Amino acid sequence: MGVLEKVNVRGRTAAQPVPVLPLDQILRGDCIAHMKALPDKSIDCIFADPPYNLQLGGDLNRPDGSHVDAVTDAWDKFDSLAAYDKFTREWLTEARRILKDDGTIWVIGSYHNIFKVGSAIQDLGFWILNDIIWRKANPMPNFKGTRFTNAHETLIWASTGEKARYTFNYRSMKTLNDELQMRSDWEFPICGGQERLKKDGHKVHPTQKPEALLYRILLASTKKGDVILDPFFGTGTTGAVAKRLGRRWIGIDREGVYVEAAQARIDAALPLDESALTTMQAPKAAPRVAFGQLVENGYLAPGTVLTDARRRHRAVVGADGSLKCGDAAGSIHKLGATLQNAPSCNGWTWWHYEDGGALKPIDALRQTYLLATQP
Amino acid sequence: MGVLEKVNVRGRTAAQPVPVLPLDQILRGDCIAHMKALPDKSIDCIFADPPYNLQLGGDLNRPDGSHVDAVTDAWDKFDSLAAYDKFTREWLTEARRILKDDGTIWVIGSYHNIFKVGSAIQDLGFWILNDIIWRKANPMPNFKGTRFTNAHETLIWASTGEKARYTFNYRSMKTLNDELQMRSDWEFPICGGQERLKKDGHKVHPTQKPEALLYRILLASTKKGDVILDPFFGTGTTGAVAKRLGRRWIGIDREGVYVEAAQARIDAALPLDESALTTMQAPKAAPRVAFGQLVENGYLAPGTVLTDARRRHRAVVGADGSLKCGDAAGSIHKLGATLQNAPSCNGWTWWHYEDGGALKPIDALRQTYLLATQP
DNA sequence: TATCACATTGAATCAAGTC
DNA sequence: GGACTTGATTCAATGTGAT
Repeated sequence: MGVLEKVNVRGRTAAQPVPVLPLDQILRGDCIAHMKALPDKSIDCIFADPPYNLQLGGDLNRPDGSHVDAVTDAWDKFDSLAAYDKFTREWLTEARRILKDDGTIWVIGSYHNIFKVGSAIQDLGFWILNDIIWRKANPMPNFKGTRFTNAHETLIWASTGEKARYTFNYRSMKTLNDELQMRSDWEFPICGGQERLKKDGHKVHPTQKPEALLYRILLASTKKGDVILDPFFGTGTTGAVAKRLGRRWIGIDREGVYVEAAQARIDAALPLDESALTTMQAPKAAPRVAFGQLVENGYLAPGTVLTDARRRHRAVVGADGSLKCGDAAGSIHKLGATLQNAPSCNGWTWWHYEDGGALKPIDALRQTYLLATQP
Repeated sequence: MGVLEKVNVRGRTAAQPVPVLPLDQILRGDCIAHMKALPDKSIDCIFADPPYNLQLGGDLNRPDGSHVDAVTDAWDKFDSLAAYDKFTREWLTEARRILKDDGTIWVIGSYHNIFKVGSAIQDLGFWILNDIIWRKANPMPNFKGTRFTNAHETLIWASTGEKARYTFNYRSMKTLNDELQMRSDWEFPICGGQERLKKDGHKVHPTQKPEALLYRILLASTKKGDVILDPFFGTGTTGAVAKRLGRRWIGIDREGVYVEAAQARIDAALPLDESALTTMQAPKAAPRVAFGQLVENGYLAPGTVLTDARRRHRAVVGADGSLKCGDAAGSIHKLGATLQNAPSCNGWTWWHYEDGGALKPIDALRQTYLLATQP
């Protein structure tokens, strides 16, 4: 802990001092002030769980008379909606400045604040990628029966701009969801049991987030070694999960009691081993193979006939890796698109070859070639 | 149809002409202009499905090359985010004026517009009661694999002010939900089948809402005989459901083709008997558990070794819920099938973990997880 | 008639690299 | 910067037609 590391920051000359990031540390104090001290474009991902501006009236009691330990802390009081709006725009402005061009930001909130947050995010030029719903498996009921049970919270995920690149580990998310695309609604239990930090029998923080939520967020939108900033660190869920997943982190919080609890928690967290950190990679991470290479290397002889899966189209492999079908000719992709009259076509999966009476996609040959040639 | 009726409007003296409401009628034209002609505090409930300001880029094709029929209508085009914001505040201002003091408003949207809508609702003095998530049972996938599947829309439900009274039929909602409090996340399929209005084989409106959604909304927040206004009437789902539930309605839309379709639809709708009120429940979501959820929630740590029942194969759990065994990797089902050289495999029963010297199928962990999280 | 195979479709801010 | 090339990518429900 406490090791300072240098990072390369685009746009600074060698003559200027290179700013250092306080990696894997908790900074105690005002989040805006601490963010102002961080260099431009130095952070890969921000996760923020800002005060919700709950504006609860009096005390809340359950039907049996017991008291509900609601969010009444001083840090959640704002004089007005306008003051909350101003605070939101200030910290989001700093967040945008310190994010790398290809970084993303996550903010979680409820209906009390999320519309102000989302509106500010759009006004500041962020580009919303998704809004995500955390469906609580076990929400607190609405004791008075006056509204619908408030059973979810909303997250906004945004890049730094419309054209900005960003990290999305599509394959990992699909694997995590049993080979179905991960949807925008996620179900997790609220944080409780052993995971919930307690002191003298009372919860340390009123809104501690479940580690499972941060786990999915970081696995989806960051890479190993990325730097994640949490400006409202609380009990340090972000830091604990980042450490487990081999990511770097920076936390900011004003409250000493949270900082202490978070530090102890993170010190006790164990990183996963390397083998477990390996996740499913997108095929594009594998080296590119040109169709012609298969021909050159004898995996497919010139003159071989390829067809689509239903044998409605036939084409002949040329010596240069081109395909010919009547008057039409071109690459595996181009000819496939032409024959289907489609704007585009992935020739690897569309074209098939005969193998012992069965049709197999030529992509199978590419896999064989890759296995044979990669170390 | 077309009958004008008098209503009592608070705050007007007997000497002034009592304004009349165009009950059970569709008004064709600009919604703001038509709302301006309605009297103050005369409407019990507003349901609004405004343009979402989608800002779509070019064409989108499915992996099979077919084309996605997107929302390209002129009514969804705005020059800028600021222009959309201005439009939103204008119609919401009129909405607040014509709502009775104890009335409520519902607005539906997606992440493209809902934050602007919610922010304006709060600024105009409405008081948000709930935000509701419509979880789509069958959303359109994200074809390019670039983001999470956009599988929900958001509704905001608000009263006219912090201290305002409002109608919430708690008992009806609890009954509708098998004697459990109705939560803030609702699951319905998107509108299709017989319900979807078509003309010459094409959908009449690109974004027709399911009747089940309006049914729950009106049953929850209005009383029999209440007047419901829909300023973006479209194909008239609000009117059709209001008629069935014995409510009065007013619709506004600019497009003649929608007005005609809506009128015919509502003419054909039959009011329900009282006894039929509970027939439209959405089927309960079957609890599906992905293997990755067990990893995320700490039921199985990444790095754990799994084997088949006879310990002939060993695999390591990855952080994303994948399994790795030598060079082969994939989901529990895929890897199981690969190792057995079988077309498919139920990974839940094939893979086992060590528990006190005994091998147990990972399906046992799934059962434990379900017991812990399902009510 | 029932079943199966196949086609169609839905509010979507839906690519990345080279020349 | 624009044109061009390469190539990666889908889930659930409904409807239709063949067996």
